[in-house]
Amino acid sequence: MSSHSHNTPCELCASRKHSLFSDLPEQHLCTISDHKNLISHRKGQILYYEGTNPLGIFCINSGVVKIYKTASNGKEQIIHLAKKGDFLGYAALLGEENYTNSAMIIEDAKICFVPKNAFLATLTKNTEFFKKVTKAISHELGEMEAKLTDATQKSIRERLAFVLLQLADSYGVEGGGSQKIDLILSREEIAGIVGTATESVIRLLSEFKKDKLIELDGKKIIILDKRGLARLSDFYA
Amino acid sequence: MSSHSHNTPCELCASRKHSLFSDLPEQHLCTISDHKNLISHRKGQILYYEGTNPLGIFCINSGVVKIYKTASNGKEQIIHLAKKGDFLGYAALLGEENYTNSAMIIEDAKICFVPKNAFLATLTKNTEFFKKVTKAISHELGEMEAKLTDATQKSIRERLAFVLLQLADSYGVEGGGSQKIDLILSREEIAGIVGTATESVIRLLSEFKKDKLIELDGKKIIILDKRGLARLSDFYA
DNA sequence: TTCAAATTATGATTTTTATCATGTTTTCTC
DNA sequence: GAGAAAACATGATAAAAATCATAATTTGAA
Repeated sequence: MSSHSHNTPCELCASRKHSLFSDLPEQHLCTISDHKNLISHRKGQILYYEGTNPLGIFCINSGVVKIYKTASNGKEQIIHLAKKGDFLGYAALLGEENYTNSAMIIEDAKICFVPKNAFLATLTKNTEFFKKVTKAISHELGEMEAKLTDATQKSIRERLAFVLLQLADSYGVEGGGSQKIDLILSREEIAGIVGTATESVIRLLSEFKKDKLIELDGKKIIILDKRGLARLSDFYA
Repeated sequence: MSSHSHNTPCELCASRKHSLFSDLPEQHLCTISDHKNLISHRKGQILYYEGTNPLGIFCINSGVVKIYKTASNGKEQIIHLAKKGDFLGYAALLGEENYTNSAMIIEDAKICFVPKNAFLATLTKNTEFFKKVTKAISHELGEMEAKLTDATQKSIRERLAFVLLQLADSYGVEGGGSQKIDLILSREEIAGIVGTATESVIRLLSEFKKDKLIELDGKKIIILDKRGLARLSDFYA
């Protein structure tokens, strides 16, 4: 925790451009930068646990983090996958409550930790920034409403097709007319995103493969027929 | 829209005590009060539709409002039931996007409308108030995560039992050792809260009744065995 | 490199839930 | 207060999805 280990100042951070810090004035950015701490995390490590007290926020510099809740049956519901430029934990901080979810690294990551006080002080001093953060939370709320509605009103097949399209949007890399989802997820994790049993995901992926909608390249999924998946994902086919 | 029709000033409003306006200093409360407009609504009326542009926020003085999303299959997913003291529409305003849900009156209501500018101006001038609003949104986000997890990982029976307990908490009136849910909801609306088919709700309510967990008084539900419902609502019975 | 453990895969079965059908009751409107 | 419409109820059936079982494959650690 040496004060020399802060590494790259926020001013020079490449992932900042896509983050909530993108247009924070230099003076405030310095406050953040002076207090932050960059930490490297390996796949499988826990960033924080549901029910614990948030001490600051996390800003992802690289890597991927799954945000999930553990249900009473022991299964994980993945709320969200966070990547470069995303902030974590600010809702718990601003809600003044313990974490409502847990966060685990699923692709090796470098993540800055900004202590509570530095973050809150910046919010208070800069209303524009505060508005931006609140805007982000509000947007997330709308997305959760949509997820809930999908969860109760759509079939597993529809939801899986939709999840694949979303993953392609966020993690897709182009190649030969198709798009590869450049992220390693276990079938169990995909099930956690969709909200279903692992076997159901395995079965449906096999079906999608047979129907030439997708193809598998090791653990990675290649989207062959985006339009087909889109049709499958919606009731109005 | 006469400027004399604002009715009770916020300073004297009884439902304010339980709302986000509860400890707003008088000067700011006056700004709100001067611009608000109290409107009476009858059951069935729409307050706003998903996809439209928010022009202000709503503050419920009395009555009950259902906040819902219409799924692509035409069914309603009820996100939340709002009552006295609750605010509506601030997430869309702060998210700077159109409404992500619709709002319909389900019990005759008196609702104040506060125009966008008056509300935003107050937020900007009063950081404490801004923090309070943000805290509320953050809390809602955590609740939505829990709802999503329940929706994907619990059975309809468990969810219905849980919904009944929640309704009893919010709308319950004591009487003879039991608690009556003092709110008229159609079976279809209960299905919309739980996220299931209407027939499933009807069947399960019959079952609960047979098992002496509940009793019906016209359209209203009486909770006979809270502990029994709690046991049913959880996997760890 | 080998072996154990974890993950993926697939089939069989059961459970859950939705849908369809039909009848009854309640509510609303004229 | 009669008639129509909506809501409620229940049975039968079908569809969807979970669970259980077992095997193949992959992965990781010694």
